[in-house]
Amino acid sequence: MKFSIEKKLEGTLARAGTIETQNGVIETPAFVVVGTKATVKALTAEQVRSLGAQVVLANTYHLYLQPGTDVVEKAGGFGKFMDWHGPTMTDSGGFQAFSLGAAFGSAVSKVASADAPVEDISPTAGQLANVTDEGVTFKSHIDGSMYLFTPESSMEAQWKIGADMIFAFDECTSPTAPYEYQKKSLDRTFEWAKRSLEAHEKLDTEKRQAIFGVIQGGRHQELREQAAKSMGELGFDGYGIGGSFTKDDIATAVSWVNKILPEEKPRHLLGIGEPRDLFDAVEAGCDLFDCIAPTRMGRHGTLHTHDGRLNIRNAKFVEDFAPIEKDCSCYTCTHHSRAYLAHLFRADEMTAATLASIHNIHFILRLVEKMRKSIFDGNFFEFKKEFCSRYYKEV
RNA sequence: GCGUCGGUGGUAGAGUGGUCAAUUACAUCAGACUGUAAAUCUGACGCCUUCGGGCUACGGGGGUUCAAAUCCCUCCCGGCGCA
Repeated sequence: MKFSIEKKLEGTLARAGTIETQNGVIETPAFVVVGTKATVKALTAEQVRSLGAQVVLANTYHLYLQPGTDVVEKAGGFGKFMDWHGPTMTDSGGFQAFSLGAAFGSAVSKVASADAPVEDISPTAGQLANVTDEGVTFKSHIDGSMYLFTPESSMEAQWKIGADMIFAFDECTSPTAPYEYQKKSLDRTFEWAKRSLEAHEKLDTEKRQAIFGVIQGGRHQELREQAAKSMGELGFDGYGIGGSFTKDDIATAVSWVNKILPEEKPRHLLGIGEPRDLFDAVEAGCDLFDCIAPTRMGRHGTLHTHDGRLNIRNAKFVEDFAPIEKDCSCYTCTHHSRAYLAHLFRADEMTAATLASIHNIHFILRLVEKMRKSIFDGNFFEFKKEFCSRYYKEV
């Protein structure tokens, strides 16, 4: 993997560049489409290609459970398995330490509101993941069987899954976890980072896979900066910036980190995909983003337009024969009406998920492409202001 | 015509004297979703309300009872059986 910065935006941390992988080039900033189980939900690989996606991210935990990493390896890696021939990434399973652990069965998401109370993080009954210094024990959400994920086993699994870029094993903490826990977890994630690097170097003697270390530290400046410094010195090929955040200060937390991380390495903001967050993160120096939001929200009937989100299931769209968005060039908008989408959603037809995912992914991919262009053109802030004032109805 | 079973909120369908404005599901209306436990989840769903409550409701009418969707009478409507 080779990262090149082609243009920086004066007075900010923003930059535009390229990442060359053995499976193709990614023009950054870029939005990474999520294909957790070696499929972008509701879409064929051909549709993902048609959308102009540059890179797909799958998940180690999910592929480990199903169909198993041996199958994926025999298939020639997850890209080949799913017929995606471009650049690929895998997440390490570290996020599942959170989503199946502290977050399981609760209303807490990795992006919390600013007034979310700090909570006790002791394990609750029923949660499927528990973190120790050794690794994370998972109880499969599919059949209840038990697994221990360690930095070493995550690296082995990611090696077999075969993506171009992989992540070190980390713990994604809850935004509501107390400072003491964030600190303790950060130390552990640092130890896991070293173990991940070591394990990966043994497996990948020809340096075929790039490995990204993950910066944690919650919403605490001291921890974020410490993580950026210590991880930055470990010599990863790139860096991931992980949750957890407060809704209002994603950009702040990211800029703490990116001021310190080595400039010449790509930075991937993990799991962020709201338009405003993307603008803020690009401005704060991130190069890659992945997010399930466009696909999940699409499946649930929430669609992006330049005038904000709309819920296509709302009664007002039943006889609205205009496209989701007038000037949108996506397949859905050039072929179908809001009324048709509303009908498909109400009728529980699978095609609803497909058409909605196509539109939302198209929207986000084009948005990030325009951000990239605006960095080259030097009008990033004008573009940001114009977009946000319309999308968020700002004055 | 006789007999019999049944008529409950948008729909299906519980409830068979008080804890019933009425279980539940679906439909409807709205909301949430940020490294996918998610084609998921949450809330609302008779009318009014100063949120304490008030009012009208279980085919229509009448009655019994302190109290009726629930019991009785009668009428209307539907299924089935017999003529």
